Amino acid sequence: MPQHAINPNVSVDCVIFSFNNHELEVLLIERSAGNTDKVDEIKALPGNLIYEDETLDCAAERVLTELTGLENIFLEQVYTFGDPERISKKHDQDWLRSIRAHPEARVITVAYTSLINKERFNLTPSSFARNAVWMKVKNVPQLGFDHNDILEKALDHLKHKIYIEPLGYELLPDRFTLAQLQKLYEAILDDKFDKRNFRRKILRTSFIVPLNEKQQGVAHKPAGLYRFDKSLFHQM
Amino acid sequence: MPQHAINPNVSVDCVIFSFNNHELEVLLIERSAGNTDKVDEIKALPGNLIYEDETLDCAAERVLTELTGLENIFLEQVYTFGDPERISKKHDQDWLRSIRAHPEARVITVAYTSLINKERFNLTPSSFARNAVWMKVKNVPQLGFDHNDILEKALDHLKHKIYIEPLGYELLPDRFTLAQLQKLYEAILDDKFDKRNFRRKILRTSFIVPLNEKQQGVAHKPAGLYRFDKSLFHQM
DNA sequence: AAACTTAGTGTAATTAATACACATAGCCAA
DNA sequence: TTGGCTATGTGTATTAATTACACTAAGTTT
Repeated sequence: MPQHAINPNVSVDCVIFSFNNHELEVLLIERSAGNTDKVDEIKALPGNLIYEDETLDCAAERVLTELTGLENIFLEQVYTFGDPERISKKHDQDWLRSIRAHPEARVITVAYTSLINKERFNLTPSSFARNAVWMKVKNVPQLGFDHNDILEKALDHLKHKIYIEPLGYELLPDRFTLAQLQKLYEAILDDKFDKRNFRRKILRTSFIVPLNEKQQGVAHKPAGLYRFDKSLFHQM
Repeated sequence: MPQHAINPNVSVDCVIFSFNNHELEVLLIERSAGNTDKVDEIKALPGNLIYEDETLDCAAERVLTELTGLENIFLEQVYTFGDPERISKKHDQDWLRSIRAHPEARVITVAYTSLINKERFNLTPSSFARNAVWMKVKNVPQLGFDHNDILEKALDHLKHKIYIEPLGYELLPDRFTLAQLQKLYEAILDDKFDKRNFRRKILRTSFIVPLNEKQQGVAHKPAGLYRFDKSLFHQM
């Protein structure tokens, strides 16, 4: 078996979320329909076939890096999609013919997800990604393959997860206000909370610790800044 | 492509739980090491390669039926295992050579799980399952492949799920006592609860409804019987 | 009739969840 | 410099959920 032989039947797709202080965003790549003149851009999640000699986790990390330039992202498996028809729509096949040795092969895909603060990373798309873009989750158009379903599942995963772990310290700046944190929870859970009750609940945890600093240069009473204390969290 | 062509790279494995009134049990099949004389029985989860033209969900249901005779079991996807070395241990390879066209092919496997009341189903093992047996989860020996990891993950899945859904109405008789229900929760969560607090919490839900019947022929005060009311549950 | 076994029950104390309104700090514009 | 703007920050009362804890009752067995 040659090194880095490709497994034609298994791919990984990555659903990377970020937060712009108001809404959740997701990272998409732009592909162009392979065999047409018109630049028929269809967006998709970053994903590709795995190599025979790598784990699924490694494949996800590699593929994400190859397509978007994001490195050292901690990815978590979400779900596996295996409808035999999932890649056989005409415009998906057109595009696959331009990049794959066996575009018609049955491909099941393992979805991975992560949360990142997009300010901390540069996008440098390459391989078959013409471009990599952040899109508001609420504005995501029809994607290639079954990627809308995959996105949906990753969102569900995220909603469940936020009940268990204090997510979103990945998504926020190191120093953040409680209003920012509340907006993030509201964006993920697609809900609204009472400010006083939210603050009480957050501060009860005691791993969100106040810094003795305030926001600067805002046209209103400046908010106090807080940080997430990882060691306090893990010793719970 | 021939009908029912096998996809050599993707399998499904099923983790089927039942409950014997004291402990959780899991359904295993027995295989014999293919190329040796001694009947070297290794147990494994029921699982096999998928067909090219079926969904993963259908593959799981089909494979379960083929190996154990269980039909119409509602299976739920848990996790996908894809270590390149997961089937390459010697005794696993020995066995695969006896049943597979390409025993050395890289196989990733999608794990499914379900809960059933074993009293309601007959096991009729066939295909390469010499036998199908229920084993107490706590007594499960070293299994073939990475099946101990898969079982572990399915157990985690179950523990999370019981917080969300009132599981285990699958696992109990139609009419059950609150003590049976409590034992089931204790078995799944590997914990002990206070009887009064447990009863209060269960009865608060109001879809566990009392029948006006009591246990018969037990050598102590007979317990009242209850049933799970699906329609009351779903209208919540 | 006494012994055995599991069923069934109540209360008090603590903690969490919910609903709700107003004074305050800093900036900006008139 | 004053008044207006905007988002911050705070407390209380009510209700619901959680926890801890011990004895009597019903039926069977000996």
